[in-house]
This record gives sequence, structure tokens and C-alpha cells, in this order.
Amino acid sequence: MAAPKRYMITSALPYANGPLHIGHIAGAYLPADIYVRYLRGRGRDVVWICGSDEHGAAITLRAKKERTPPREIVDRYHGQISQAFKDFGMEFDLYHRTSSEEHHANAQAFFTQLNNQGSFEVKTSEQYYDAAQQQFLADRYITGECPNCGNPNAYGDQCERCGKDLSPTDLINPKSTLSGEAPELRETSLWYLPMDRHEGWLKEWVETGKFEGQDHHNPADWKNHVLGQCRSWIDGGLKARAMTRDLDWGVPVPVEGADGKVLYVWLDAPIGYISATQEWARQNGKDWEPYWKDEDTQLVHFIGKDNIVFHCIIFPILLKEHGGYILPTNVPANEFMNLENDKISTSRNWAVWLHEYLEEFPGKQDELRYVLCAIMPEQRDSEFTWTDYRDRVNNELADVLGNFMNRAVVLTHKYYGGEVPTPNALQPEDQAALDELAAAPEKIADLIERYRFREAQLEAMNVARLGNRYLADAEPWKLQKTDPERVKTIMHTTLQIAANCAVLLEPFLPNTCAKIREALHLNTPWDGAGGVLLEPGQAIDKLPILFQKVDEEVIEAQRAKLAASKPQEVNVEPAKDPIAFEQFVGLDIRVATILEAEAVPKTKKLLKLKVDTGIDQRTVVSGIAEHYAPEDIIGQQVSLLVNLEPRKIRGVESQGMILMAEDAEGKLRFVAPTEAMGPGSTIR
RNA sequence: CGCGGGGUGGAGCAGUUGGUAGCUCGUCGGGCUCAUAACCCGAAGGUCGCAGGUUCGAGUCCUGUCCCCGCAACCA
Repeated sequence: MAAPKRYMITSALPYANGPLHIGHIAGAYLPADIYVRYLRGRGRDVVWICGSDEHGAAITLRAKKERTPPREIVDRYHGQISQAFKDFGMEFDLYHRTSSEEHHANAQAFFTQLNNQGSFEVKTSEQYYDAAQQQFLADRYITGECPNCGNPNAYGDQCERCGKDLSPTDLINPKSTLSGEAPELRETSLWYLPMDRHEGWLKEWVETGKFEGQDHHNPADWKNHVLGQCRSWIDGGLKARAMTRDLDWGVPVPVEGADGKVLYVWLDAPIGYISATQEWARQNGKDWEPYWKDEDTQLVHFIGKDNIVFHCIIFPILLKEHGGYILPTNVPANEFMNLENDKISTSRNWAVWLHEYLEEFPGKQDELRYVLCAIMPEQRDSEFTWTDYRDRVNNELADVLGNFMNRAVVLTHKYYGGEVPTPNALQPEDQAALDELAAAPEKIADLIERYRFREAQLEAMNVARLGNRYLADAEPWKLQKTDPERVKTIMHTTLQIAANCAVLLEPFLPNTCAKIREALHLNTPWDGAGGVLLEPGQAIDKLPILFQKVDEEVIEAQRAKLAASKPQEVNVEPAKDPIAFEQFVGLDIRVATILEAEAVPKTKKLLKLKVDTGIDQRTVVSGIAEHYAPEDIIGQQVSLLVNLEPRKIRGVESQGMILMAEDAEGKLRFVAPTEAMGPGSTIR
């Protein structure tokens, strides 16, 4: 298969309201960096761009909370993120930002063209508006009473208690979560992208890889879970999706009278890829258009799995509607990376932050690159643990790779004063090693081009393993006394293996390989790998220790740091409106004892409990299954609201409500007397 | 029956079109001593979630079933 003429590579735009963590890196940035370094090593024409995504409701909300302009938030995180990328060594051709003037102009032009040609449908509807905050409210920012089950804290899109899908206007007594005030309905216009119009060609494109009758890509090259998600969306029926929002932060909708409206972030962000490419072209005196419009270009989006629908469905629709643009050849989305047995979470501060790693492990970028690549969530979720980090750095980087390099260089100095020796006739074992070496580049290249980076890295490391095995079998330290001419051949071969390591591992461990290249005076690019890279007589400098071993205390400190991590912001709910004493005494709360407990089938959260209230024994359904195991709570005393009217939950009638304490993280604990009391004891 | 992904030796994973179950780490035994106490060799350990079916033959195809994870709320 002929290589494409050029590559356009994008990585998901990080959202500028928080720092980067290892999950981001392993998801969308490290794989792209490896891929791009490989392509450049082969002399391919490639542009890799990225940038901060600086719009969207979350940033405006944060700005309101911190009482600072959105610009300040965005500047802060854009600075932090781009610095962390730079320190980590991500070689973007350009790291841009969506709040730039160029991007605003470009996104507006894009929108205008689609709008003029009728790609959107404008619909006017009534939406909730928070007068105090002067903004329209996203569904999630409205709470109220669920019309289905009476849960007083249902959200505008769904009730968490009964699971019913809702729309904000269904809620009884809606409240804005921003101001706590009741929102008002106001009329507003939104531009919708009628995605249903595009189902036909999208289905064909995803399923068969054909676009407008032409072969576009091979769907077998796409990852399973990417295809699965696409099919799921398409087969489920695509619906019109609003492409504008009523916000004051973002790219203004370029239409007369559309004040206070901005483009939906997921319209504006992917166009940011194009804006960034244009900016790169301007700065470098290049033409951006072939990278986005020429059929010979391979467009690849590196993202996390939460972005699949935007890159495989919405953005392709936009590109096709606009016309003239190519569609992505592949979207090798990664799944998620967990951390020490738990989901990585920004809000719970459960993460290894890139900027902190770079501070605490100076000069150890390659160690992190290596570990993250080795456990990259390519096909499924994976898990980072500090123990694994230590084991891989110590056993694989230091012992296998670092030690092999060291042996090769030290022996060369010991026997030849730091010069590549002149080999004699090759023996079968030398030839076998060289043959194995010669096969490595193609194997690794094939894996990289199929986006299988963890396996590719393993294959590259196997070159170092080959070197160790070859040395152990040949035993030059023994032969040096009896047959020094033979040793010259062995050391010559060993040094070729070492040099090839430096070339083949370069996409994965660029800093380490730069050190090796310097010591070996090696300039060969990727395409030269596989054969003899070092000529007899060439000088070999002494090599510093490439990888320090990681001490147990270091990773212990990291684990302790994680254990001590606390949510960065604690959300304490504001006090509710005052009530009359009569309303309080109307509540009949009793001490009750749990007699039996079992999970309600087909639910995640529900336990069916039999409790002794002193008055009677009754059945109560409680949403605590994620916090307590049924067998652990038999005999537990609880506070029970006994005069709540019975309600059927998932087919089981619940006679009462168990009172639970809930913290900001959603953790639930029973509220019980500090010492056992008889069932039926009143609580007041 | 909301949708999607997955269940393979102690851990983490490969297994492309069905044909003797592999890799990295760990464990045990041996070798070597040039090297960051590193390296090399060997061994133990799996009825490939479970139950059926197709087939000469299935981890690999089909059906059923159980379990785990993700998608809905900032977040790859």
C-alpha cells in the first residue's frame, strides 16, 4: 500500500478549565506524538495540531463561581496546559486556542456558509432563563420535583431516583442551580443541525468505508469500540442537535439579531483544528488547504472515547455539508485509564497531574511515556498503578534497555578504547541476530501504522532483549582471552543492535534515544534502521546511566499523596427555605432495625429491606446498594420516616424512607442512634 | 429486555481469515559475571466466565446465560 502524500493529525483539544492528567496523555496526546515522531522519522509530510478548547458552559459557570471573567480562567489554564505539554515534549506543529481572533473568524465563516446554504434548521422555543444570572439554563442546571416519583431533587434531563428521562418543563417547582431562584420561560431561537438528513451516507461511510461511491477507508482498520459506538448512534436514529447556545462566552453567532448567542462548543472546537492549521501555515509560509482538502491526505483524529460521536458523526457531517473537505481516515479513540483502582476524576482530585509529575520527576519524561504507552487503553479501559510504574521502569527500562546499552558501550571502551571494531567473517549466530534485527523495523512500523502502540513499543524493546540474549550466548568476555578476533565481530554486531535500538525506540523514548545517538554519533533516520549503522573506527562516547531505578519510598509517597487527596472544592448545599414547626412535627421518624436485606434485581442502586419499626415489620426500598452490601447491614439501626406515603419503586412497594447522610462526594451513611435503642423510639 | 466494550495461567495483556494456547511482570530452579545485584536458560501454573450447538477440529463461528466496565452531571 502506497503511503499517503501527507498526514493531518489532530489531538482532542483539552478543555481549559483544569490541568492535564495522565489519562488525557494516554488517551489523545502520547499516541499521536508517537505516531507523528514515527512519521517524521520516515520523512513523511505531517502536520500535528492541537490547542485549548476555551468555550462552553462549564467555563462560564466556573467564572461565575470564582467571580472572575472567563478570559482569566481560560488564560490561566491555557498557559498551564501548553506549558505542561511543552515540558513533557509533545511536538505539536502548533498549539493554538479557540478564543483566538483567527479561530473566531474562521468558525464564523464556516457557520455562515452552512447557514446560507440551509444546512441548519432554526427553531424557536421556550427555554428556562435565570434572570438573576442573566442566562439561559442547560437542562442539567435546573432542579425540581420529579412528576413521576416525587423526588424533590430531580434534574432537568433526568430523575436520578426513578430514572425517568425528563425535560426541564416537566419539573414541578423548577429552580436554577446557579442562583437558587425559580427560572422563567423565555422565547429563544436555536440553530439545529438536522443530523437525521445524513443517516444514509454516514451509515455507508462507517459500515463500508465508502464515501460517495468511492473507497474512502477500510472499516476493518477502525477499532471495534469506535465502530460499535458509531453504529449505536446511527442505528438509534440521529436527531437534530442544537448548534448554538444562549451564552455570552464563545464564538458569537454571525447572524443579524443573534446577540447573546454563541456557537455550540462542539461545533466550534473541531473547526479549531482547521483554524490551528491555518495559523500554522501562516506562521510557516505554507499552504494549509492540501492538508484538509486533498484526497491524498490522511486525516487522523486522536481522541478519548467520550469524543467519538463528535469526531465520527457530527464533525464529518459539518465537513461534508461545507464541502471541499476530506473526512477522517481513522479515529483511533482510546478508552479510559483508571488510577489505583478508581476512576480518574478531576473534581475528586483523584489523578496524577502532568505538571506535578514533571516537577516531582524532573528529566523523567521518557519513564512516564514508556509506562503510559505500555498500558495505553487501546482496546479497553486500563489501569495505572505506581507499583506498575516502578516495576516497568526498573525491570524494563533500567534492566533491559539501560543495562544493555551500558554493557555494549562499556565493553567497547574496555576492549577498543571507544571505537567500533572491524568485524571478521560472520558466524551463523551473528547472522541469526542480524536477521532478527533486520525484521524489526517493518514489524514495528506495521504496528504503529495500525495504531497498536503498546505492541509496537514492546517489539522495539525486544530489540534490546535480542541484544542481551546475543551477548549472553556469545560471551565475548570469555573469548577476549582466547580469540580476540572473534570478539571484534561480536562487539561489532552488538553495537549495531544498540544503534538500532536508538532509532527504533525514538518515537517512544525520544529523550533517551537522543542521549544514545549523541554517544554513538548516530544520525540515521528511521528508514535506515535494520542494518549496519555504525562503521568500524567510529568513536563511541561513554554513556551516562540512562534510567535511575525508582525507590519504594518514591512510589509510597505518591500513593500517600493520592490517599490524602481531597475534593478541590466542597459543595455545601445552601439552607432551604424556613418551615413552620407544625410541618416538622408532621414527620414521624423512628428508630428501626434492619431484619433482612437483598438487592433489587436489575438495578444498580436499590436494596429491598425488611425493617422492624417497633410498630410493625415492613418493607422499604432504599437507594443504598452502592454504599452497603446487603449482608453487612442486618441488625443495623436506622432512622426511618414511617409516615411517608407508600410508593412503588421498581415494582416493589416501599413503606417509608430511610434517612441517610450524604456528603459532597455522594457518599451515603446511615443516621442511627449512638447506642442501640428499641425499635420504634421516636426521633425529634 | 436503553446502547456499547469486555470476561484467557498469581497480576496485566496478545491471540488477525477456526488446526498443537502466547507475551511482559511475578514465583521456583540453573547458568554467567562484561554490565545499573544487572543479563541468559529452564520449570511450575490456564478444562480460554458458564451451558448448549455447528464442525473431523473452536479461545476463535451460532444460541442462551451470569458477571465486570463505560455512555446520561465538569472530565480522555
